[in-house]
Amino acid sequence: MVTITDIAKACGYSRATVSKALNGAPDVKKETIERIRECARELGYHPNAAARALKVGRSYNLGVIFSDSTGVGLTHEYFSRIFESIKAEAERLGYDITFISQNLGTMSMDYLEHTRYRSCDGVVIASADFHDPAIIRLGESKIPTVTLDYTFDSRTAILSDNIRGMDTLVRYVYGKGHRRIAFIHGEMTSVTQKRLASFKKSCMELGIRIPPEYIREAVYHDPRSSGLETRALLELPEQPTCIFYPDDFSYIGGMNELERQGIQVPSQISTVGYDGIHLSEVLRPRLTTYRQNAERMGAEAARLLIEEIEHPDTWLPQQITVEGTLLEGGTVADID
Amino acid sequence: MVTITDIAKACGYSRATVSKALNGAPDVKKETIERIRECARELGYHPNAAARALKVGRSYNLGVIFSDSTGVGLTHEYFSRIFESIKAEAERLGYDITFISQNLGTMSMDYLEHTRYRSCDGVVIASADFHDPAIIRLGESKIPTVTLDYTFDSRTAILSDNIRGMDTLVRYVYGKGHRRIAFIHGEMTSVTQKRLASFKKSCMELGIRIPPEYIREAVYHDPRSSGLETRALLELPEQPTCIFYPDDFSYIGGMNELERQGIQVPSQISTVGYDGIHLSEVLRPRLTTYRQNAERMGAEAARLLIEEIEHPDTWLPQQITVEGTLLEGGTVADID
DNA sequence: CTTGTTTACTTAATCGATTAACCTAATTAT
DNA sequence: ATAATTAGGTTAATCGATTAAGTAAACAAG
Repeated sequence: MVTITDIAKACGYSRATVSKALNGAPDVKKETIERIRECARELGYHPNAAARALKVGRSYNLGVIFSDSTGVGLTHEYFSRIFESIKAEAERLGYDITFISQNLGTMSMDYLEHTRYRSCDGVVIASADFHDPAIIRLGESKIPTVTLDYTFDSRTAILSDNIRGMDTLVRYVYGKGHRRIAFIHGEMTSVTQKRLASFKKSCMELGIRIPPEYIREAVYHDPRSSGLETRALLELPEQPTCIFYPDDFSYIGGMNELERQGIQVPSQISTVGYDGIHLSEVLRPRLTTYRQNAERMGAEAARLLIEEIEHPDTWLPQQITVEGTLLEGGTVADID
Repeated sequence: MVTITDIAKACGYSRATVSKALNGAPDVKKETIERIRECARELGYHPNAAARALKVGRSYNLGVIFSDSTGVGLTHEYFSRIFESIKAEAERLGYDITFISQNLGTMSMDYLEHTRYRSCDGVVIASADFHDPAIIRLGESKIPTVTLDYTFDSRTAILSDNIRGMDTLVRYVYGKGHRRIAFIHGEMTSVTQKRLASFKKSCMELGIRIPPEYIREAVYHDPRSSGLETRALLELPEQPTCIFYPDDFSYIGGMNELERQGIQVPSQISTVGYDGIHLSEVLRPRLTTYRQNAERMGAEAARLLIEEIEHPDTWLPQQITVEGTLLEGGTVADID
């Protein structure tokens, strides 16, 4: 490895001067800076992140936490899209990404300890159990953190606009003439609560009454579970004309159940999903859904985290809500 | 942060002894080791990875490269599954994961430089352009590397068994009575070549002739492209009875095209995919496909890489072929 | 009783980069 | 002309952990 000492020898300056030149210190002559940098380039010098981290405490390394009990992790398209954009933005700004977990090999360390172990400058908590004491401890620590879809007091958070997303969908199907709208939601997380509340509120504002049996709980991302709930809805004396699914993948389960019963989408029943995964656009008919702007969420998370890291003095916690867009597919029919 | 010096002060030994005790050196009394470790535990000590990396050159950090020109990266389920399993196995063995890219912020560095910059102990090249000089340079460097689905000379590689996978599928549909089998493949990579050659060889062994117009090139993971090729196949004077798709996602495009033309799967035409993504199992009918064992591939990659890192003297390059399994869905009909 | 060998530590150098403190020569101010 | 300042460096300490080399005490062997 080419070190700063090699450069010092090669161009006849002291290591201190070389270091300062490379960092553009004001007390090194401009020509000297040029000469030293040229020399560094020729030798193929690159700083050693470990040495720098040790000395200055800055590693230019961000931790990310994607931990979910089910272990699916990044195989969810929503999360992999978020991750890709965190990574892209971080790299653009000169930061690497390390995954933070609990328990590395035989040593047991919690998230905060792991973060310190790797001298991460900050952490994006993209998916986690926010009641886990280890997550709370991290959120309350001095280490800069940004959370996604959850807000810690006085910390930066990036939120997907579930309220408006659901409202948009409700008004869209209302506009198409639907009044009997069923809502299959996922497990009761804070995100689910927002979506459900927004659904109910929008319906109320539009003056439509949703009977309680139209509101059903399924499991996110589980087509079997949404298939069962779909069947239950179809068995009701008064069937809904439109079914909301917890997410696009869950729609597949509903779609299968409808197909099995010989029910056509959208001519006989309308459906909408949530997320806007790639699949939703290649199905025929295309699924009408709300596309969360995962790319923007990830990029904002990285950007704000790095801002907090680099300007701790002028930094203020922010809660940013990122809007998505309605993807108008062909699964919602006009009814009169 | 609790350092080794804090422990030394707290329990009255020198820093050297503390370090040796924590690493279980033979020249420290057993009771001393116990006392020091107890003290470390009480103070909540965790080593500083940067300091250790600087001194011993080992970072307990693995680099991974998932770079594809299209930028989809981990949103491919195959790759995200591989990544998840690399990560899980690495963590089990005490290693963290860092993504290696080119161009961090304003500094431009190639893969090898980036790897050195982060003092990664080794690198898994999971997806990359293997003709890229920067990738070749890394593969030829002294740094331990493991590649997936590509073999560098005298290096460890984990290969998905494309030959057997394709052979299994061909024999399966042959067993169902199919003789007119069309093959839509993806862009011509080394993986595609293996699959195509295996397809042709198995057909030949079974004594079936595949007319050249049955073999068509599409774009991996692009339902539009596979839809077009499906249409072209349907326009042939003699239609195939079964269509092979480059991957499960591409099948969606074919499925849509078939549906639009009012052709039922599998009663009128049979189909098979490749990959075994989650989606293939929740579609009705379930897609018959070959599931690549991405979990095992990722875990083996991590395991062998760490073996090379930890036992460089006894290490030998290995090429491991990981078999997948036939997922028998309902898209291939018996014909007589 | 002297010398050699173990045992169980400690001292000090080191990894690569940064930076406070210091130095010298040149320039400016008085 | 002398003092004060500035420009442009250098020296040396430091971050935390490791480890070769050194040391003192305990013990064994001749």
